[in-house]
Amino acid sequence: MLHQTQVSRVAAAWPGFIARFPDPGVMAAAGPGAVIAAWGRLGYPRRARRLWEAAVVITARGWPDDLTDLPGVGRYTAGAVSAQADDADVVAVDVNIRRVVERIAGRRLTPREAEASALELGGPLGGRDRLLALMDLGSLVCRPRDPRCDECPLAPQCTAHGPVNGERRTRQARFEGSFRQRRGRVLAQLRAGPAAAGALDAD
DNA sequence: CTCCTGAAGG
DNA sequence: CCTTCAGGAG
Repeated sequence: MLHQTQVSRVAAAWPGFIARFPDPGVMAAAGPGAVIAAWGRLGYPRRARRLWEAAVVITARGWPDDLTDLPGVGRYTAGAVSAQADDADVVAVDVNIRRVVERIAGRRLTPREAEASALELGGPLGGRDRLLALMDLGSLVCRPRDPRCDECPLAPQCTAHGPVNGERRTRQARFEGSFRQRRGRVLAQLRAGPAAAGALDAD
């Protein structure tokens, strides 16, 4: 749920969702439609589909040693789970941490470079504490716009003190008249219950 | 590299 | 109007 979705929105949706699907077995048995419906308006409904697929795999074969074997789970998610659940000494580089390490370096970094830098910059912290400290630093201090460099503990070693050349510029395509808008209507209809396809055109 | 979602805040 | 959001897959 946290993939490209703000924490506050996930936090609001989480209780109801986890109550509906308390474990992988329940989710696997519920079927993809039920999971997508319960996903609500969190966006990227593909994630709901993959979550159900992962539940099916876990129910059938148990948890894999490598979490990235599960659909929808990449290096980031596997690392975040390991660091927080098991306090493993790894860093999962999210958009916030990426921004921090690139500004300190003064240039864009490869994913591996960013990871190595984050591990080092975590200082005396490790595991869960280091991951969360770096995330919060990026989110609250090393912000995309108007960074608070005067409050940053890493300012002395920072190169850019602001956006680096080539820093992320996500421009969102127009929503009105888009396929995305149309799909949103379809999903809203399906969440509401079975409906004739023709009813969708009425909107 | 591109695509994928919806909502909140600037 | 614009940007941003604890990414993953093709």
